[in-house]
Amino acid sequence: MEHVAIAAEKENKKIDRSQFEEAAYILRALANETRLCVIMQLSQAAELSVTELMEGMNCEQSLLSHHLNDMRAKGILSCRRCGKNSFYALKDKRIIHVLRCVMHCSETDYAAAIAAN
Amino acid sequence: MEHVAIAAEKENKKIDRSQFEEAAYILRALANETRLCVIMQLSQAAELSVTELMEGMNCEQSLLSHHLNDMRAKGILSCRRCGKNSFYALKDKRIIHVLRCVMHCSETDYAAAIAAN
DNA sequence: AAAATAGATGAATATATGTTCATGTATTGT
DNA sequence: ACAATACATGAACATATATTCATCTATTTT
Repeated sequence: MEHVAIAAEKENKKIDRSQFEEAAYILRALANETRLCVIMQLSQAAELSVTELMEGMNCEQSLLSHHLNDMRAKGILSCRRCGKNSFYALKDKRIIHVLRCVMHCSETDYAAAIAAN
Repeated sequence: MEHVAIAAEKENKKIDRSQFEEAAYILRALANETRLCVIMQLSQAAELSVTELMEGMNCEQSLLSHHLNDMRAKGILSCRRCGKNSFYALKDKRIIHVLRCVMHCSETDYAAAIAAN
């Protein structure tokens, strides 16, 4: 029975992958040019309407709307309707830290790998 | 001609989305449970063989190998062959900051949004 | 030389994501 | 009441990602 105990012990040493589930989820929610651009804008403005966001970047209304709705569903953004406008805001400001951090990383040279696909 | 100038000016105010290309690229390269688990392990070990990585988590050899190769191709990891073993290491330690940052974010309550899909 | 070990690789497949287009809905201005 | 504005939504599609399986290669052990 010894080998069973050893196997069980080894199993216990394994990192619990589930602790990364949520992290991966958040990263997936960010990992897109358009969405990063939205987050960047919202990091400087408390809240912005769809039109304001659209004017700040280069994105079709429909596509932006889809992304905004996705991010809201994923708990990244909040949305408040007011008359004809919808105002979106960051739900958790700490997201900004992640963005800053990765922007800092991206100052160097993944460009080659990107180019190579 | 005035309106043309105004349009051009508006165009200039738009955020250059391309600055987020590389950031999105890195985020995509991280946004996966298995890969985060690899990065976590490599953040504590300088370098690890595929077998060591495998023992530290719960992942089939082939799948892990695919992920490792992808991350290498994307410039996240380096790889050194030595006899029967391949040793992988983080190419840029700053990735660890991103991981820490997002793990910190994920301490709170995206769980509901995840559950809701 | 044969078997075992460590890892890589390619095809096949399932699923997720991103994007566009056409159209819908609520609100506001005339 | 009608037109315009601001935004949402669903279908259709293309592309990207994740995963499995079977197989291959290089190295080491016996």
